Amino acid sequence: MNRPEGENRDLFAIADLAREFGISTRAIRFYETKGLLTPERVGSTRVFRRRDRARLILILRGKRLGFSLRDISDYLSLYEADRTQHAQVKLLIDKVDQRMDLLEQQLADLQTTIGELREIKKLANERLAQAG
Amino acid sequence: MNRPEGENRDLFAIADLAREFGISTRAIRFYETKGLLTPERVGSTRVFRRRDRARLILILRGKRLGFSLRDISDYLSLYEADRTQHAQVKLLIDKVDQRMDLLEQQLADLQTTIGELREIKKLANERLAQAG
DNA sequence: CCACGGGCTTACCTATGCGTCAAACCAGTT
DNA sequence: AACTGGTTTGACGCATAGGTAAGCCCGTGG
Repeated sequence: MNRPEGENRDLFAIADLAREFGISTRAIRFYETKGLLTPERVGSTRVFRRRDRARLILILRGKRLGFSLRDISDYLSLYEADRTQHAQVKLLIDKVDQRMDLLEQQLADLQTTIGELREIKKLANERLAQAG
Repeated sequence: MNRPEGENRDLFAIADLAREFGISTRAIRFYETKGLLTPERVGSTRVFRRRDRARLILILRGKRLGFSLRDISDYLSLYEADRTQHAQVKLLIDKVDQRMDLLEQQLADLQTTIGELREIKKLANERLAQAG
Protein backbone atom coordinates (compact mmCIF):
# COMPACT_ATOMS: atom_id res chain seq x y z
CA MET A 1 0.00 0.00 0.00
CA ASN A 2 2.31 2.71 1.20
CA ARG A 3 5.55 2.78 -0.67
CA PRO A 4 8.81 2.80 1.24
CA GLU A 5 9.89 6.24 2.35
CA GLY A 6 12.40 8.52 0.72
CA GLU A 7 15.62 7.05 1.96
CA ASN A 8 14.80 3.51 0.97
CA ARG A 9 13.51 3.90 -2.51
CA ASP A 10 15.54 4.60 -5.60
CA LEU A 11 13.03 5.91 -8.10
CA PHE A 12 10.96 9.05 -7.64
CA ALA A 13 8.45 10.86 -9.78
CA ILE A 14 8.63 14.61 -9.86
CA ALA A 15 5.48 14.83 -7.78
CA ASP A 16 6.96 12.55 -5.13
CA LEU A 17 9.83 14.91 -4.51
CA ALA A 18 7.60 17.95 -4.71
CA ARG A 19 5.34 16.48 -2.07
CA GLU A 20 8.16 15.29 0.14
CA PHE A 21 9.88 18.65 0.24
CA GLY A 22 6.88 20.88 0.01
CA ILE A 23 7.88 22.60 -3.21
CA SER A 24 6.22 22.81 -6.61
CA THR A 25 6.96 20.58 -9.56
CA ARG A 26 7.61 23.80 -11.42
CA ALA A 27 10.45 24.61 -9.06
CA ILE A 28 12.00 21.21 -9.63
CA ARG A 29 11.79 21.59 -13.39
CA PHE A 30 13.28 25.03 -13.01
CA TYR A 31 16.24 23.63 -11.10
CA GLU A 32 16.72 21.17 -13.91
CA THR A 33 16.82 23.91 -16.52
CA LYS A 34 19.48 25.55 -14.39
CA GLY A 35 21.47 22.36 -14.38
CA LEU A 36 21.11 21.67 -10.67
CA LEU A 37 19.28 18.42 -11.28
CA THR A 38 19.68 15.96 -14.13
CA PRO A 39 16.98 13.35 -13.83
CA GLU A 40 16.85 10.50 -16.26
CA ARG A 41 13.94 10.18 -18.66
CA VAL A 42 11.61 7.40 -19.53
CA GLY A 43 9.99 8.66 -22.63
CA SER A 44 9.53 12.27 -21.73
CA THR A 45 8.85 11.60 -18.06
CA ARG A 46 11.48 12.56 -15.53
CA VAL A 47 12.73 9.84 -13.24
CA PHE A 48 14.73 10.86 -10.23
CA ARG A 49 17.11 8.65 -8.29
CA ARG A 50 18.49 8.96 -4.79
CA ARG A 51 21.34 11.00 -6.12
CA ASP A 52 18.97 13.64 -7.45
CA ARG A 53 17.05 13.58 -4.22
CA ALA A 54 20.26 14.17 -2.29
CA ARG A 55 21.09 17.08 -4.53
CA LEU A 56 17.66 18.51 -4.02
CA ILE A 57 18.19 18.44 -0.28
CA LEU A 58 21.41 20.40 -0.73
CA ILE A 59 19.65 22.83 -3.04
CA LEU A 60 17.00 23.52 -0.47
CA ARG A 61 19.54 23.98 2.26
CA GLY A 62 21.44 26.37 0.04
CA LYS A 63 18.29 28.35 -0.46
CA ARG A 64 17.60 28.47 3.24
CA LEU A 65 21.08 29.88 3.56
CA GLY A 66 20.22 32.63 1.15
CA PHE A 67 22.49 31.53 -1.65
CA SER A 68 21.50 32.03 -5.27
CA LEU A 69 20.87 29.02 -7.48
CA ARG A 70 24.07 29.96 -9.25
CA ASP A 71 26.04 29.70 -6.03
CA ILE A 72 24.32 26.47 -5.16
CA SER A 73 25.19 25.11 -8.56
CA ASP A 74 28.85 25.82 -7.88
CA TYR A 75 28.56 24.23 -4.49
CA LEU A 76 26.99 21.12 -5.95
CA SER A 77 29.84 20.73 -8.37
CA LEU A 78 31.93 19.94 -5.32
CA TYR A 79 30.06 16.73 -5.01
CA GLU A 80 31.12 15.72 -8.48
CA ALA A 81 33.73 13.45 -6.97
CA ASP A 82 36.95 13.59 -8.88
CA ARG A 83 36.90 17.22 -9.82
CA THR A 84 37.29 18.18 -6.19
CA GLN A 85 39.91 20.76 -6.90
CA HIS A 86 41.61 22.54 -4.10
CA ALA A 87 41.08 26.03 -5.47
CA GLN A 88 37.38 25.49 -6.05
CA VAL A 89 36.85 24.21 -2.57
CA LYS A 90 38.70 27.12 -1.07
CA LEU A 91 36.62 29.53 -3.09
CA LEU A 92 33.44 28.05 -1.74
CA ILE A 93 34.64 27.95 1.80
CA ASP A 94 35.36 31.63 1.40
CA LYS A 95 31.82 32.22 0.25
CA VAL A 96 30.47 30.43 3.24
CA ASP A 97 32.71 32.45 5.52
CA GLN A 98 31.50 35.66 3.93
CA ARG A 99 27.95 34.57 4.37
CA MET A 100 28.58 33.84 8.03
CA ASP A 101 30.09 37.26 8.58
CA LEU A 102 27.07 38.81 6.97
CA LEU A 103 24.68 36.81 9.10
CA GLU A 104 26.53 37.73 12.25
CA GLN A 105 26.40 41.37 11.26
CA GLN A 106 22.70 41.04 10.66
CA LEU A 107 22.13 39.43 14.00
CA ALA A 108 23.93 42.31 15.65
CA ASP A 109 21.85 44.86 13.75
CA LEU A 110 18.77 42.97 14.77
CA GLN A 111 19.67 43.19 18.42
CA THR A 112 19.81 46.95 18.03
CA THR A 113 16.48 47.02 16.27
CA ILE A 114 14.90 44.79 18.86
CA GLY A 115 16.07 47.16 21.56
CA GLU A 116 14.46 50.06 19.75
CA LEU A 117 11.22 48.21 19.26
CA ARG A 118 11.07 47.30 22.92
CA GLU A 119 11.52 50.95 23.73
CA ILE A 120 8.75 51.98 21.38
CA LYS A 121 6.55 49.29 22.80
CA LYS A 122 7.20 50.51 26.31
CA LEU A 123 6.28 54.06 25.37
CA ALA A 124 3.19 52.86 23.62
CA ASN A 125 2.14 50.89 26.65
CA GLU A 126 2.66 53.85 28.94
CA ARG A 127 0.58 56.00 26.66
CA LEU A 128 -2.16 53.43 26.61
CA ALA A 129 -2.11 53.24 30.38
CA GLN A 130 -2.44 57.01 30.66
CA ALA A 131 -5.21 57.14 28.10
CA GLY A 132 -7.05 54.35 29.89
CA MET B 1 33.75 76.63 2.06
CA ASN B 2 32.86 73.17 3.26
CA ARG B 3 29.30 72.94 4.43
CA PRO B 4 28.55 71.55 7.87
CA GLU B 5 28.29 67.77 7.96
CA GLY B 6 25.16 65.69 7.93
CA GLU B 7 24.08 65.93 11.52
CA ASN B 8 24.28 69.69 11.71
CA ARG B 9 22.54 70.77 8.56
CA ASP B 10 18.85 70.73 7.89
CA LEU B 11 18.58 70.90 4.12
CA PHE B 12 19.94 68.32 1.74
CA ALA B 13 19.88 67.88 -2.01
CA ILE B 14 19.26 64.43 -3.36
CA ALA B 15 22.88 64.16 -4.41
CA ASP B 16 24.04 65.07 -0.91
CA LEU B 17 22.32 62.09 0.59
CA ALA B 18 23.32 59.83 -2.25
CA ARG B 19 26.94 60.77 -1.70
CA GLU B 20 26.78 60.52 2.06
CA PHE B 21 25.31 57.04 2.06
CA GLY B 22 26.93 55.70 -1.04
CA ILE B 23 23.74 55.01 -2.92
CA SER B 24 22.36 56.32 -6.20
CA THR B 25 19.95 59.19 -6.59
CA ARG B 26 17.84 56.74 -8.50
CA ALA B 27 17.51 54.60 -5.38
CA ILE B 28 16.41 57.59 -3.34
CA ARG B 29 13.77 58.54 -5.90
CA PHE B 30 12.65 54.95 -5.92
CA TYR B 31 12.20 54.97 -2.17
CA GLU B 32 10.11 58.08 -2.57
CA THR B 33 7.84 56.45 -5.13
CA LYS B 34 7.40 53.65 -2.61
CA GLY B 35 6.42 56.16 0.01
CA LEU B 36 9.43 55.62 2.24
CA LEU B 37 10.59 59.18 1.85
CA THR B 38 8.54 62.33 1.38
CA PRO B 39 10.87 65.20 0.69
CA GLU B 40 9.51 68.66 0.25
CA ARG B 41 9.78 70.40 -3.08
CA VAL B 42 11.08 73.75 -4.10
CA GLY B 43 9.72 74.08 -7.57
CA SER B 44 10.21 70.55 -8.79
CA THR B 45 13.43 69.99 -6.90
CA ARG B 46 13.42 67.66 -3.94
CA VAL B 47 14.59 69.10 -0.66
CA PHE B 48 15.33 66.71 2.18
CA ARG B 49 15.37 67.59 5.85
CA ARG B 50 16.95 65.85 8.82
CA ARG B 51 13.82 63.82 9.25
CA ASP B 52 14.16 62.35 5.76
CA ARG B 53 17.79 61.71 6.38
CA ALA B 54 16.95 59.86 9.57
CA ARG B 55 14.42 57.76 7.71
CA LEU B 56 16.97 56.99 5.04
CA ILE B 57 19.32 55.68 7.69
CA LEU B 58 16.59 53.39 8.93
CA ILE B 59 15.84 52.28 5.39
CA LEU B 60 19.42 51.31 4.81
CA ARG B 61 19.63 49.43 8.06
CA GLY B 62 16.45 47.62 7.16
CA LYS B 63 18.03 46.59 3.90
CA ARG B 64 21.13 45.33 5.64
CA LEU B 65 18.79 43.27 7.76
CA GLY B 66 17.31 41.72 4.66
CA PHE B 67 13.87 43.26 4.95
CA SER B 68 11.90 44.21 1.87
CA LEU B 69 11.09 47.83 1.21
CA ARG B 70 7.52 46.95 2.02
CA ASP B 71 8.51 45.70 5.45
CA ILE B 72 10.70 48.71 6.01
CA SER B 73 7.82 50.93 5.06
CA ASP B 74 5.73 49.33 7.79
CA TYR B 75 8.54 49.69 10.25
CA LEU B 76 8.94 53.37 9.42
CA SER B 77 5.30 53.99 10.12
CA LEU B 78 6.18 53.29 13.75
CA TYR B 79 8.07 56.50 13.80
CA GLU B 80 4.99 58.40 12.84
CA ALA B 81 4.61 59.54 16.41
CA ASP B 82 1.03 59.44 17.57
CA ARG B 83 -0.07 56.49 15.55
CA THR B 84 2.19 54.29 17.63
CA GLN B 85 -0.49 51.72 18.09
CA HIS B 86 0.09 48.76 20.26
CA ALA B 87 -1.03 46.20 17.69
CA GLN B 88 1.21 47.60 14.98
CA VAL B 89 4.23 47.60 17.21
CA LYS B 90 3.58 44.05 18.28
CA LEU B 91 3.22 43.00 14.69
CA LEU B 92 6.57 44.44 13.84
CA ILE B 93 8.28 43.03 16.86
CA ASP B 94 6.97 39.70 15.71
CA LYS B 95 8.52 40.22 12.31
CA VAL B 96 11.84 41.00 13.86
CA ASP B 97 11.57 37.91 16.03
CA GLN B 98 10.80 35.82 12.98
CA ARG B 99 13.75 37.29 11.20
CA MET B 100 15.99 36.45 14.13
CA ASP B 101 14.76 32.88 14.18
CA LEU B 102 15.48 32.64 10.50
CA LEU B 103 18.96 34.03 10.91
CA GLU B 104 19.68 31.65 13.74
CA GLN B 105 18.46 28.77 11.60
CA GLN B 106 20.71 29.97 8.82
CA LEU B 107 23.69 30.17 11.09
CA ALA B 108 23.03 26.60 12.20
CA ASP B 109 22.75 25.43 8.59
CA LEU B 110 25.97 27.22 7.86
CA GLN B 111 27.77 25.39 10.64
CA THR B 112 26.71 22.14 9.02
CA THR B 113 27.84 23.31 5.62
CA ILE B 114 31.14 24.50 6.95
CA GLY B 115 31.70 21.12 8.49
CA GLU B 116 31.06 19.44 5.18
CA LEU B 117 33.35 21.79 3.33
CA ARG B 118 36.15 21.18 5.79
CA GLU B 119 35.69 17.48 5.23
CA ILE B 120 35.83 17.88 1.47
CA LYS B 121 38.86 20.08 1.80
CA LYS B 122 40.59 17.51 3.94
CA LEU B 123 39.91 14.79 1.40
CA ALA B 124 41.10 17.02 -1.38
CA ASN B 125 44.31 17.76 0.48
CA GLU B 126 44.95 14.11 1.11
CA ARG B 127 44.41 13.34 -2.51
CA LEU B 128 46.81 16.09 -3.51
CA ALA B 129 49.41 14.75 -1.11
CA GLN B 130 49.14 11.27 -2.56
CA ALA B 131 49.29 12.53 -6.10
CA GLY B 132 52.27 14.71 -5.27
C1' DC C 1 -15.71 5.57 -25.45
C1' DC C 2 -14.65 9.23 -22.55
C1' DA C 3 -13.30 11.53 -18.63
C1' DC C 4 -9.50 12.15 -15.28
C1' DG C 5 -5.13 12.48 -13.16
C1' DG C 6 -0.28 13.28 -14.17
C1' DG C 7 3.46 14.66 -16.88
C1' DC C 8 5.61 17.58 -20.64
C1' DT C 9 6.76 21.92 -23.11
C1' DT C 10 6.36 26.67 -24.46
C1' DA C 11 5.60 30.95 -23.21
C1' DC C 12 4.03 34.88 -20.99
C1' DC C 13 3.43 37.12 -16.22
C1' DT C 14 4.94 38.69 -11.44
C1' DA C 15 7.48 40.93 -7.82
C1' DT C 16 11.89 43.21 -6.18
C1' DG C 17 15.04 46.83 -6.56
C1' DC C 18 17.03 49.46 -8.79
C1' DG C 19 20.39 50.61 -13.48
C1' DT C 20 20.48 53.08 -17.51
C1' DC C 21 19.47 56.04 -20.87
C1' DA C 22 16.70 59.94 -22.85
C1' DA C 23 14.84 64.41 -23.28
C1' DA C 24 14.10 68.67 -20.86
C1' DC C 25 14.56 72.32 -17.71
C1' DC C 26 16.94 75.68 -14.70
C1' DA C 27 20.77 78.30 -12.60
C1' DG C 28 25.05 80.22 -12.61
C1' DT C 29 29.36 81.24 -15.42
C1' DT C 30 32.16 82.44 -19.04
C1' DA D 1 24.36 83.18 -26.37
C1' DA D 2 26.61 78.93 -25.10
C1' DC D 3 28.09 75.75 -21.85
C1' DT D 4 28.22 73.13 -17.50
C1' DG D 5 26.26 70.84 -13.72
C1' DG D 6 22.50 69.30 -11.18
C1' DT D 7 17.63 67.87 -11.24
C1' DT D 8 13.17 65.93 -13.07
C1' DT D 9 10.04 62.67 -15.18
C1' DG D 10 9.46 58.69 -18.14
C1' DA D 11 10.24 54.54 -19.84
C1' DC D 12 12.57 50.42 -20.86
C1' DG D 13 15.92 46.79 -19.19
C1' DC D 14 17.80 43.23 -16.10
C1' DA D 15 18.42 39.33 -12.83
C1' DT D 16 16.21 36.04 -9.72
C1' DA D 17 12.89 32.47 -8.83
C1' DG D 18 9.45 30.72 -9.92
C1' DG D 19 3.63 31.08 -10.88
C1' DT D 20 0.25 30.29 -14.12
C1' DA D 21 -2.03 28.98 -17.92
C1' DA D 22 -2.60 26.58 -22.54
C1' DG D 23 -2.38 22.69 -25.17
C1' DC D 24 -0.85 18.01 -25.96
C1' DC D 25 0.15 13.07 -24.70
C1' DC D 26 -0.51 8.74 -22.07
C1' DG D 27 -2.48 5.19 -19.16
C1' DT D 28 -6.44 3.76 -16.24
C1' DG D 29 -10.93 2.94 -14.78
C1' DG D 30 -15.86 3.22 -15.13
